[in-house]
Amino acid sequence: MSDLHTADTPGTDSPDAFENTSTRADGTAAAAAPADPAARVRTPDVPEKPALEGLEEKLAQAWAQEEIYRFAEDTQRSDVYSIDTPPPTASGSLHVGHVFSYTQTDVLARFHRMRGKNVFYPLGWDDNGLPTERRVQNYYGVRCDPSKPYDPDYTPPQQPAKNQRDWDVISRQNFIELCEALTVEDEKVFEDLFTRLGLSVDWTQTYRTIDDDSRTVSQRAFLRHVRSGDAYTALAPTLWDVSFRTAVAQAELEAKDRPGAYHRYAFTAGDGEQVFIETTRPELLPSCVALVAHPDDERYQHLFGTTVTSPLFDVEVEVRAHRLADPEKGSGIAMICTFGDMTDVTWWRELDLPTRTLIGRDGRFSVEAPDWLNTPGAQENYRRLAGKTVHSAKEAVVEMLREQDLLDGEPEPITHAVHFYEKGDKPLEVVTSRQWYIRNGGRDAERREALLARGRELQWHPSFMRSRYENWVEGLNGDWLISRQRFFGVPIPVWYRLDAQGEPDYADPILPEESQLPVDPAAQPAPGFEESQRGEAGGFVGELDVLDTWATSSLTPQIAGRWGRDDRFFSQVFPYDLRPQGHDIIRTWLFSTVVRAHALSDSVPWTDTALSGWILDPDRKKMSKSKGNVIVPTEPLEQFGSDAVRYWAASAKLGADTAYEIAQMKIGRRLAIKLLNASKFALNLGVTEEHIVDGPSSAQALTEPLDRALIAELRAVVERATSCFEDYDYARALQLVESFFWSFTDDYVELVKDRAYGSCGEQAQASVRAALATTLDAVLRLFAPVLPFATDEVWRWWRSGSVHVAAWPQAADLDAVDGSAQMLPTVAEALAGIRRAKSEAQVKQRTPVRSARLIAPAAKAGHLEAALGDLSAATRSHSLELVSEGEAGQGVVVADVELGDADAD
RNA sequence: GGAUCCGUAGCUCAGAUGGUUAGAGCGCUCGCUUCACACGCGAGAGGUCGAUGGUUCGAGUCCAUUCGGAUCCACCA
Repeated sequence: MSDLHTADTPGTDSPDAFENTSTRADGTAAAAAPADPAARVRTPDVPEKPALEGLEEKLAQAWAQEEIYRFAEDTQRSDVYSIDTPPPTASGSLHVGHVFSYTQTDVLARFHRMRGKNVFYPLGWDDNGLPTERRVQNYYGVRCDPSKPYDPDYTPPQQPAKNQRDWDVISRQNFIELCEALTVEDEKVFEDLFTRLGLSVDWTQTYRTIDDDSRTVSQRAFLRHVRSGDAYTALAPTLWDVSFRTAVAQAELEAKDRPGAYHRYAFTAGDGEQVFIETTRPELLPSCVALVAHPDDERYQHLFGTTVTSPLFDVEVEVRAHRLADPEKGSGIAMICTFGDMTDVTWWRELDLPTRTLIGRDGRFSVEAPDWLNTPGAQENYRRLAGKTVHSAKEAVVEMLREQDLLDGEPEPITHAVHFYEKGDKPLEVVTSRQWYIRNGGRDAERREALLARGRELQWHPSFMRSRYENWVEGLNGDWLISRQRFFGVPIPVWYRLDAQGEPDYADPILPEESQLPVDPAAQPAPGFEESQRGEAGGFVGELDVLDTWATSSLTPQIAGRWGRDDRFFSQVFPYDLRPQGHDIIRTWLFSTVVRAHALSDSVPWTDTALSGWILDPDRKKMSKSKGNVIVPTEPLEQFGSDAVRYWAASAKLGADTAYEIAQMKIGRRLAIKLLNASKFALNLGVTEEHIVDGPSSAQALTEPLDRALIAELRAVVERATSCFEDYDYARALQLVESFFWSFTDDYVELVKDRAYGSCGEQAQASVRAALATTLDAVLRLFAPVLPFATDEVWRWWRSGSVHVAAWPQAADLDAVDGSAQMLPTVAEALAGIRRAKSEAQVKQRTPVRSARLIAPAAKAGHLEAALGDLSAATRSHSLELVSEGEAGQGVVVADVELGDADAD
């Protein structure tokens, strides 16, 4: 292309790209177009020996300096693409799973950025919660006591004391300060990894779930829920972990199969009838409040409404009917205890039964014998349980039953599901306690329906993941329990008045003003009170519980979006465009975020959600720390390079659990290297950006049919890859571009080499240059989201700015090129045929062909004829005879190949 | 028990609205130091698409049943 068009400025300077870069926060457009286009053309600067090594460091630095990932705050919602990124737990360990899923998000972020969106891509840290709590305790040798006063001058010990009893006991505020200090170091390690991986995160937008802003957002949201009635406190039976001594939410349950045994023993009816029940928890016998059977169960009709007496403890209990009783289980009649499990709670509530709780928060039976045991024998039997753990009490009860010959047969061993806290190792108990809840539809059909509707409002990628959300919402059996009896976390911002007797008034908590946040009720007096009134009758007490970590991380859209702090900013990013996350936390993170946005903003928090799969080890098992099969991500990054690892991650579809596979990284590495080498080749042929075809007049340079055919194929690839990306199918987009690229290097480049060197004159050479420039330009952009390092490296050899702020290619730019996308594949068929002949003859590929016949159906023969010159040159054929023969759809047959002397030329 | 996904060459995976001889990469075999690339290049041999039955002129691609694998939810009587 000899002339240069002032109207059709090529490539990166298309209006989209220019707008894109000109809106950067700092106002310095990375790729601004000077007024005189001729002055802009630069000679490519191609290294002698291109390599991937060192690109990560070099380019990551350049990107940071050029601030190309900076969110432009002066913007409007329609220009923004906002991502609610998962904040990693920095005190946790690095995992290839991080690399995998964060790359998938980054690929999407980069695509949207190139499409001209102002991408809001923050990355925060989840340093709130139990993992950090434990790490800080052990690292410094400190323990938190929320009732201790804050000491502004506190410094932690140099070395943690050997004996835990000698650890410093510090206030919650002091503890939080230590957490903040330590997590900063952990976060640096993650940030380094993510930077090296090439995540296009805007690091100026970061947040931490324990920082003041996050605590403020979390408390503000909580207060608004309280005021609107979406949050409330209640004294109720709750799932309780006896080791951590905290209540836990349904979302944190894990059912594990454990061995147990059915113990069969009888209650006695008035007429002396023995009513046998079977239970895996005989120790709960003294807590029994009723027996229950199904209303239709004929065996027990005569007992409904009567009372029976328990063995050992002589308690008279009613026999009741309830639909949840399963005639198939055990003897079909069950003892209801307060509380053995959540079904007991349902029965207790719906049948309005008394409460006879014996198991305390420490998981032990009450030391005092309860007053409902009113025979001397019952009292004496209870003494053998008093103060015992659940496990020992069970043994004691069974022993007593045996002693008194009350056990019917031997216990029958079974395996059954038992509820555990996901981080705990003892079965959960049900304990009555005062807790805070957020309404989540668990006990309200209308809200449940509304939240299901929110789920349908969201676009799920892949779509089938929605059913997990629906399964979860439909299975909720109570509101979301958000209070935790832990120390480290966001304090629940309430105080309670103490009446004249010193009893707290839970019905009417004292709430702070939002302007006072964040507050710590354990350290600060309630508004309107003096600190000296804490704990005094007529004074106040501060809530000591903290919010569950999900109650804060469910607000990441609000935290990152400066909700309540900068309303204009918030309205520019919320509702977000995308929530990427793992499918294993749909019931926790995804659902809870929907619950909060629904209550706070009457909105979905995002329009789309992308669920990443898990990483499996090469044996197809889930990689997890407990299995000890975790791979540290820095290894593959160093060994294969970031682009290679990203290629592996981007080859997996959303939602697909994927094996950790080195082979795939090697392929990615090969592709990146090939990109460098092919680019070097093209640019050393005199290709510059002025050769890029992007409209009717520049298209005139494409005089050769094969060159136009390549561009026609490229046009189709751009079109298809774009629509794949729009559908979040980056993996398929990558595959399309990749296979086009390989046919480009393996076939097209080989076919046109001679012509490119000028063997057919200037016009034919200019035509190749136009095709090469246009293809290289587009391919670099198409690969840029997945291979940010190699593509930007090449981009900087011959273009200005960064490929990452260039515009995504548009098929429309190539509309003016009249070519057939079928031509190159046909010519490649003939090329392969001739190569095969040489291969079979076991000669060098550059061996000349004296003569050969190409037999093809008419349409293909036409394509071959148009490219016969290139085909002859590439195969060193002196005489190729073209025969038009056969039915449409048939392949190209290469026949009668006469090879020449290998060393003839 | 409810729900979802998956089952295609030795391996890892593609195969949109059903349509001509089922694709890729790796691995394997053979050949080639071809002036972008030996971290390379060329060629080749490997599947009838878990099974059965249906719908259809035609099914890997839709329906039913079934077997196998995985996951989510429920499940402590």
